[in-house]
This record gives sequence, C-alpha cells and structure tokens, in this order.
Amino acid sequence: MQSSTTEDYLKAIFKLSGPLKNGVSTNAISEELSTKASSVSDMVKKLAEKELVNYVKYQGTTLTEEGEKIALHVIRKHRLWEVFLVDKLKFGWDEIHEIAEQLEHIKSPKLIDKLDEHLGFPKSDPHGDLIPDKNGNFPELKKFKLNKLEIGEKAILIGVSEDSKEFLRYLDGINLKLGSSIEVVDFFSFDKSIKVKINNETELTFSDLVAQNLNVSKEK
Amino acid sequence: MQSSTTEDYLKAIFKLSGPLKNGVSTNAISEELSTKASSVSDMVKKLAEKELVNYVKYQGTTLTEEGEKIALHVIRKHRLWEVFLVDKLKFGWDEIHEIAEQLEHIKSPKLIDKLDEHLGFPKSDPHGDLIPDKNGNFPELKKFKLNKLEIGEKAILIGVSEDSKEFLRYLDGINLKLGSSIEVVDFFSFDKSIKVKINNETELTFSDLVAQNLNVSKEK
DNA sequence: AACAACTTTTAGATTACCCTAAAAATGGTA
DNA sequence: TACCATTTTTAGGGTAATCTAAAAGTTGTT
Repeated sequence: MQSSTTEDYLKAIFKLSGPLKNGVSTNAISEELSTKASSVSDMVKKLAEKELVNYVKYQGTTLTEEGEKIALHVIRKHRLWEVFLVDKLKFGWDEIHEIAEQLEHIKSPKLIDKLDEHLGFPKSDPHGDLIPDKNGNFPELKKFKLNKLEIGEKAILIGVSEDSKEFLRYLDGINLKLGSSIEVVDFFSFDKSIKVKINNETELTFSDLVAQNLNVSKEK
Repeated sequence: MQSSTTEDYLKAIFKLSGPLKNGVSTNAISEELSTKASSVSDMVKKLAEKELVNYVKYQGTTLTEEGEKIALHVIRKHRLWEVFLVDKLKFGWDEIHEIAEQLEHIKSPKLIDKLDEHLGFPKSDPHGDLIPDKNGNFPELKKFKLNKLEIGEKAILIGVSEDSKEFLRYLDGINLKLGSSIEVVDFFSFDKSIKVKINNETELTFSDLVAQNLNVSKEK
C-alpha cells in the first residue's frame, strides 16, 4: 500500500505531464508540492525503484502504467469526495479542496464504491472536472479554455483550471457559477483581454489569465 | 495541530483510564496500540512535554485537560463517521471500525459540524456508544452490562464493548442487532453463563464473556 | 566552443516515529 | 527484608520524508 506522500507525488506528476504524457521536471514537481527540488530528486529515485515512475537523471520523470493507475485512482477519490462535500454537506466549492486533499488518502476500496453509489455515480466534480471510473478511464467531453472561443460564440462554464481560494472567490463575487452561460462579445488583442456577457445580463471584461482558467463547453 | 499518532495515543489513554480517570500503564497502552512498551515510554515523554498528558516515570499516565479535550474530539469524529458509514453508505456495523479509524484524523472543524448536521445530530453511534458534543460532553443514559441484570428482566441492546470483527460477526450470526430486546431467562452460577430470549423468539445461552460485552438499557 | 545561468543531484543533517536489547525500578512473596 | 518476576526505561539504531549547502550537469548566448 502506498503512503499519502507517494500518492501526492504520483498525482502531481500526472497533473504536470498533461494529456501528451510529457516528462516532468524536478523543479515543476517541487513547486507543485511545495517542497525543495532536492527532496523531489530523492523521492523520484525511490518511486523509480518501486516502478511507479520512469526516471532518468537530469531528464525528467514520467509515470509507469502502474503509477498512472494509482494516480487516476487518487484523482477519482478526490473528485468523488468533492461531490460529497458540495452535494451532501453543502460546502461552497471554494472550501472543499483542502478537505478532499485529505480524504483522498483514505484506504478502503469498498468505501469509494459505496460513496460513488451514494452520490448517484456522478460524471464530474463541482469544478466540472470529469471523474475517472473504477478502471481509470475518463468519460469524454469536448472542453475548451474560454480564450479559445471566437467573438460571438456562446458557451457554458463547466469548470476551472485554477482552484485557489482567491480565484474561486472572485468568481463567486461576479456571480459566475457552474452552468452559467458566457458569450464572447469582444476581444482586445493588445492585452488578450476578452469582453463577455454572463447569463445574457452582465457584461464585463476578463484578463487573458482569467480566460485561460475558465473551462467551457459549447454544448450543454 | 496534532499528528494522527498523537491522536491515537490520546484516544487510547482516554479509553484505558476509564470513567475514574485512573493512571494508565505503559504496557496497557502498548497493547492497545500494538506497539512496544519502549515506543510508548518515548512517546508519552513527548506528549508530556506538549502538556497533553501527566506522566511520572514508572507510575503511569493520565490525560491533562487539553489532552482529554483532544481525545474526546477524536472520539466524536470517529463515532460520527461510523454513523455516516452505516446510515448513509449502508455498511454493515462489522466493517466500519477500520475505516472510521482513518476518517477520524481528517482535520477540518467545519467538516465535522456539517457532517453532524447532515446526519441529523445523532446521539449515539452504530455500536450504541454515545457521541460527545462539540464541547466534549456526553449526553447521559443508564447503560448496563447484560451480566448485571436479574432473571426475568428485559432490556434493549444499545451497544457492545468489544468490537472485534469476530465478535460482531457472531452477533450478526445470531441475528442480534441494536435495538433487539433481550430477556434474561436463567442464570447458571457454576460458569456464570446466562440463558436469554431474543426478540421474544429465540432462546440461547451466552457465556459470561459475551454477556459482559453486551451493553443494554432497561428503558428504550 | 566556452561560459554564465539555471536545473538537478549528492552529501550530510533533522524530525517523528518505531524497534531490539540491556539496564533499572517496582512489587509480591517467601 | 531480600529476591525474583514483571514492568518500565534507556541506549542505540532504523526508516520515510524533509531540509540546506555544495557539487555536477545542462543549455542558451555569444
């Protein structure tokens, strides 16, 4: 059985390697986990011994099949607990991350299946991210960054890439929720900021950074 | 913030010191936690430095007020999670202990209050043990060991003292559940075994050891 | 191709917890 | 009261994960 630390490393590497499974640098991992690069060097060496990652000195780290399986399982647990916290315990979606960060390490396969059932087999978490199934497969769905849309296009908010408290509070402040509609009204190329209309009512302008972190879907 | 290990030690000491707050021996703790006495010696010394226990070499350990507060809080969390596992996730009461053992260490005061509310502010856990409130106080209730009843008396099962899987499976096997009625039919002083009638139907005989571990209440 | 800037690894410690083996204290009994 | 069995503590290590500081490797720029 893995330690929580091992699970955290695998999850971080999964997240950082992205859909193309790029090799991940030591520094990137250390930043993601708020540790020092030297600690990461040590640790990935140990993970490599356990055959959870492929590691070549100075050349980055990728997950092995086994490592990815574990990472996806941890992500599944994290996202199911987030659904529980919001749907059942009525937490705001800006408060759940740290708690799910702990709950995801609870060891009991039966627990997570029963939780899944109790929640009605949800497909996505409160941030709109898809929940891997038992075997580590994602259901598919075309997801765009808001800044990839054209002027005049309309979409629905299905999630965010950044989940700092700050950012989520900002979204709350402008009353932007999951399922809100967003129409691209104008685009200013000098700073890549983008003018939008929310729920057919409020017009406002997002910086490129904000637009990059809003995940939308063109179809409901 | 306490480590899980610290919380486990405080919980063990609380359990072992009993209602009279007796000093607890190093050996007793080591047995309860499945560690060696030498580890316990080390650890209680550290807990004493943090003023969570009173420890005098060779003379046993008791909880300080602060230590007891933490222990009661952990017990509260453990028991609330047990209610969740049985009521909401439909676990059998013989499978929940190990899972609750992990869940009790999740850190988030808000979580446990919301869970309490979600569960409808239960007074006792699935073993019939009372759940301390936020401030660490127990609601009161007269609870007896089954072997303290007289012939002819009738009572209701409200909990068990022993929660090994084995014991709980045995109870399942004879269809004895929380809330079942138990009538004392006869008592055999030569081995202290006790003949009972369960739910006004089945008659069977309990050894003294079993009877000692069944907690009953005379009133519903 | 050489160097500066950056990244990564190694070396050596630290912390929290656990262990075994041996020494010290306690307490019941002859 | 003196001894023996038992309990408890100390001494000396071990492991997993972390850190700082220094050495080694890589890369972009000229």
